Amino acid sequence: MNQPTPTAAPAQRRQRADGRRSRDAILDNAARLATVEGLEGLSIARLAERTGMSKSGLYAHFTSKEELQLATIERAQEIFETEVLRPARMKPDGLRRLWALSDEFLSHLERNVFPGGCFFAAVGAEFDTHPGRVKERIGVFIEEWVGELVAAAAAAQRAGELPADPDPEQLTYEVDALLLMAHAAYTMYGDPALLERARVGLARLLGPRPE
Amino acid sequence: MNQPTPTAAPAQRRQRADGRRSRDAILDNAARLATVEGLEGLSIARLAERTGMSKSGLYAHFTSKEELQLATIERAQEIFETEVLRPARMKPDGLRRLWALSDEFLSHLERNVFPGGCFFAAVGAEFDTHPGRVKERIGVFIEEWVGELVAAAAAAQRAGELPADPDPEQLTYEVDALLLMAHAAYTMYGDPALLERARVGLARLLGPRPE
DNA sequence: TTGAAACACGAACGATCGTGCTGATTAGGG
DNA sequence: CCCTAATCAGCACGATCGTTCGTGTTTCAA
Repeated sequence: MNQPTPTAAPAQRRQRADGRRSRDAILDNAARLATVEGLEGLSIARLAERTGMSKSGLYAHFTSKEELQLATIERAQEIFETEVLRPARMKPDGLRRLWALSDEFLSHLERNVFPGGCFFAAVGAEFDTHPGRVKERIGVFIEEWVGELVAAAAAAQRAGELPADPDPEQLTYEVDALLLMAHAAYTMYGDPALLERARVGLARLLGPRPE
Repeated sequence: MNQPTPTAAPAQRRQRADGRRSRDAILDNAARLATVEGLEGLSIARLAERTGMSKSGLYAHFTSKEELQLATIERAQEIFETEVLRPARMKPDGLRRLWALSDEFLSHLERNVFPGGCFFAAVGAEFDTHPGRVKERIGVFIEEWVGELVAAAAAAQRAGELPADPDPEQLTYEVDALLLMAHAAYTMYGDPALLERARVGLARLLGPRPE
């Protein structure tokens, strides 16, 4: 982050290159494994075995399991950003952006970016009844995601690409419902036709894809 | 498995009244607790403590934890039948039935019949990545639920209460998406306005409530 | 090149998990 | 009323959980 002054503020432990690589490998595995085993069901021993480390060696990178869970969420957020948000943001704001966000989301399900579908849907369902820092972080990310959808919907309405009738929050709720359903159905049954149903529903909500 | 009977089929162990009462109490607690802790996270010791029994005393009612989980699902199904399906089935088939199923479902969320929202959405999200008998049973129940929605939608179309355009499966997918979203959002944030959004979406799909 | 610090390991801890066994208590059919 | 068996508690097991500690090994800055 910052190594400000040689003299003042020794601050956080200076990191070694191999240490960062290990930590990255741990969190990559953790983010993917958490969509299968859950963030709580993910055990240190199993994660260590999968990463090819000892249990204590892995654990030394974190001060507690909760810190590991929070770091895993952060890593999952980066993956989601790369696989879904960044590509969608290349489309111009408005209806095109809204369609792109939806399509990229469905695509990342179809490409099995996470083996257990949408990371935040999976761990959100796990922690919705477990108040604490983990649930809070998940809730914040979901609000950001919804905020991005709402912004695109509002822009689309301002541009006259969508009727003003269902307000952006309501429209986004319905779009997000289809995306959540796609995650749940596809993860449970594995049939890509269940993703196509979401696309059909989106077309009924937003009209046909622009371009 | 069973003793070959001098007379005829003594069959399964004859049950005592207090035994049945205990088993019922266990499963009542288990069904509700499972929506909070998960079917796997639900531990025998915690369930025993909550029911006021010893761990081994409770465990004697089941041959394994998986059997306990299956019995818990069965009990949850009965609760769902009582709280959602039975009332909705009093409405005549067609659009009224479809609306009633949706409304009763949302009502059972709002009344917190299960503390963790919809039982089958909760445990379905937990077991979608865990193949086995438990996931299978959950999948079967969901198919039955969807089947009931589809049947009502098809009847509504035959009666001319709904346009034929989105076929019953597609329409049901979109209805179910709103109900799933209501569960997820309400369980995560606890705001009843999030249930109302689902009702608004349903009205856009099905038209205003009949009657 | 050397020395301090980051890194990774093995071993062990207390707690909790699911699961058995044994024996006392008690309900309920003959 | 009695006797069988259903019920349930106590105790203990091996496994696994998150977590800590001490000890070598490796990196990298001075």
